[in-house]
Amino acid sequence: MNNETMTIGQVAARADVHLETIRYYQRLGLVAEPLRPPRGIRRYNAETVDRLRFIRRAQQLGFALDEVRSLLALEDGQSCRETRALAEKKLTVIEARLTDLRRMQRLLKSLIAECDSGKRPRACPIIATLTAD
Amino acid sequence: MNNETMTIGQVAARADVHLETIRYYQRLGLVAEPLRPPRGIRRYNAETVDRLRFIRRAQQLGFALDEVRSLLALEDGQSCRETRALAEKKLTVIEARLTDLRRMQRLLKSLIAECDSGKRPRACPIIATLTAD
DNA sequence: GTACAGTCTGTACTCCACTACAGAGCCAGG
DNA sequence: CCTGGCTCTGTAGTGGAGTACAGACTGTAC
Repeated sequence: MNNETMTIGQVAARADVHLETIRYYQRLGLVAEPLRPPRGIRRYNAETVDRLRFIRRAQQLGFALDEVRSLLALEDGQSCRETRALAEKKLTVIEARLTDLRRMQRLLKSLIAECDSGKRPRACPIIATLTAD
Repeated sequence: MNNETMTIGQVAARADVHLETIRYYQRLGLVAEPLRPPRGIRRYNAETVDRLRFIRRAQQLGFALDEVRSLLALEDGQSCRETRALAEKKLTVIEARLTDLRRMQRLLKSLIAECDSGKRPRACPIIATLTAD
């Protein structure tokens, strides 16, 4: 099941993405489209599956397909300098997100504790805290 | 500029959201629509601005408007029991997201370090690592 | 050697989160 | 009191990310 042996349907099943989504990504240039043998069907290899899984994961982390494209360029790219810069930019975004999420986490925890102690005053201060620039 | 004194345009400017977006959120019930005085225009208070800022932040963290709605319900909620349950659910979601983001962070950091060490073998191990279930 | 499941190409539709008007009404400044 | 910039209501359009489907072709299993 390795060297250019899978059909698109098999790839879809293995990567657990919709078949049409693969074609969509091909149109966007996120996934390569193997050559179609004259009057035949295209065959795919395991790397395609990996790539699809990567895309899904990156998306779950909040990256748009456009950003995923540049993340994939890290793998495909030649220039280490560019790659590094890109990675650093993404890292900054991720760290900001982490900070926000941690604050949210703290807040929810204290809200729950407050509930448990039975002395919840009125409303949780969630908005006030999160809106503080 | 406080007690029900701002017009929708002023709110939009202060919260730095598009005016039409506010109306959109009103339609979705994320933001309350103050009563319109007979043949007059609606007036808003500072809480609306906070609420809008909160929504934006939550969105940046990857919450869909639907989820934001339930986060806001924490603020609005009456029943401590319900609020607690909701808070706990959100906490779980947030912690899962934190885990994912931390992994991405680790990954990008090591990628950057690898770049810096100048001994980047060929391609960065990002795909390999991220696809490993 | 044919039936039928899967592929190919292309177009169209869906859902979400806005964003843009049109055409009316309101209202503060001059 | 009138003008110009808001606001209001309603409807339509945009962009991102898919998803569906029609109609033709392929290919393997019987």
